[in-house]
Amino acid sequence: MNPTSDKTTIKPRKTPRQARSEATVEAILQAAAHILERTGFDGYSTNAIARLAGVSIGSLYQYFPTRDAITYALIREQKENLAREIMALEGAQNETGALTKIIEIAVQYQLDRPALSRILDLEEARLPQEPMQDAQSVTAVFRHALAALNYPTHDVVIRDLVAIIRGMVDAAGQNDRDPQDDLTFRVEAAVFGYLERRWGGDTTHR
Amino acid sequence: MNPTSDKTTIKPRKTPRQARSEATVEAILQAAAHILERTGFDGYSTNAIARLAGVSIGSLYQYFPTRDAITYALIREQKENLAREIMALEGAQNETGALTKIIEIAVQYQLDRPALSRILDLEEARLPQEPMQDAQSVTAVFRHALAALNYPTHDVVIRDLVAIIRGMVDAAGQNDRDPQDDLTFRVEAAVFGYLERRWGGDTTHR
DNA sequence: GTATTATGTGAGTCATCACTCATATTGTAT
DNA sequence: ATACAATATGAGTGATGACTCACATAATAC
Repeated sequence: MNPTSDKTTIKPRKTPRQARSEATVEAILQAAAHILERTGFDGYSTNAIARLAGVSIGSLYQYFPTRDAITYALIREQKENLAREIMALEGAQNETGALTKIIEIAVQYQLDRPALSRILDLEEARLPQEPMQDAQSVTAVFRHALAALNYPTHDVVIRDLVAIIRGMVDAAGQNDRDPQDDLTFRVEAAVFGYLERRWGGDTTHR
Repeated sequence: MNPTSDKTTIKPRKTPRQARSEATVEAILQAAAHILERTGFDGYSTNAIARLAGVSIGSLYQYFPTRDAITYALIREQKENLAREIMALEGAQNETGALTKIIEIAVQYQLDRPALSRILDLEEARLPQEPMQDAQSVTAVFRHALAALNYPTHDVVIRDLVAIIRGMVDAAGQNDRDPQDDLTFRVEAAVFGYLERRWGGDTTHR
């Protein structure tokens, strides 16, 4: 009679892992990314995701309590990947510092799967902010890079820079007539231009 | 028997205007904007729009063949308003030229109804591009302003600037901790920083 | 007046979709 | 081998919501 040892224990959807379950979760995430990338928000239904993943809807709901949970997972994955790649290149420091690296990697990441990155950015903007502690990590990376160049590290500055990079990169990803080979250069112009114009340009010019 | 003079001629939804119909259309658009602004995409249903507008769904579908058509109309309206406001201030030219005006007005526009502008930008990004000839007008305004400052007027430059402005302004509108009083200044830094860094800063410095 | 057209109505249709649950299969412990 | 838990299944449920259509009312024509 007690809730845990009921005859047929109804598993409230959790995220346990044991063996093939990881493969299932992975398949679901990949399928979801694929649908979002190809057809956008149309057809982005839990049933379609499960079908493409080769998994039953039941299984899907064992690991994701909500369709939005899948989207959130994709967004988190994207952020973590980006942060990880940036961290990995901490060693290679040149004169313009880590900020250049961040821009390069962000642009590269975007060019890899433009449609997917873009729509995930859109979804992130549309969905209610989840209390993401990993969003901190992106901020931290920026703060570190700015400090290395003797620039202020206010939240406002960081938000501005993120907004600039995202805006430009998403816009370029959408437009196929965009000469993406110099996208890195253009984003750098905006970012460093913004910084120099506000706090003097003697750091980078020399 | 011929299709046009059938007994009860089924009006394929058009957009005619005659007297009160304009009021109806206006009410629908206002209601739609209101819902988008307040509750976002949730509750943004044709039935809800009609109810709030004080109009029957039938009437709604007389003037808008699709729910997306309403959204498109709102987007177009927003763009037209912005373009019109900018045009209106053509006379007042100072040293930094029309570009400053554009930024000021864009920021002001955003601060007026932040949630609405933002969600319309999001919708525009999500919906398939409609063949808008008025989108040209925005481009034209930018081209003119850039030419006045002896900067290049490539499409790529314009797209970059639009992306920068939109990105920053939408981000600021979302975050209520943003000190929006200096938003104009920050956007100017990014825009002019970008331009100066790419094509020399002797135009504005003097 | 009356005919004709524009405009308005809203109950009803039909499809989609997120999510459930009773049951089956597979792994693992002992 | 047998028990127990983890994982998988998919037909079914309920709600939502875009859109239709047969009809009512208001304006305009003549």
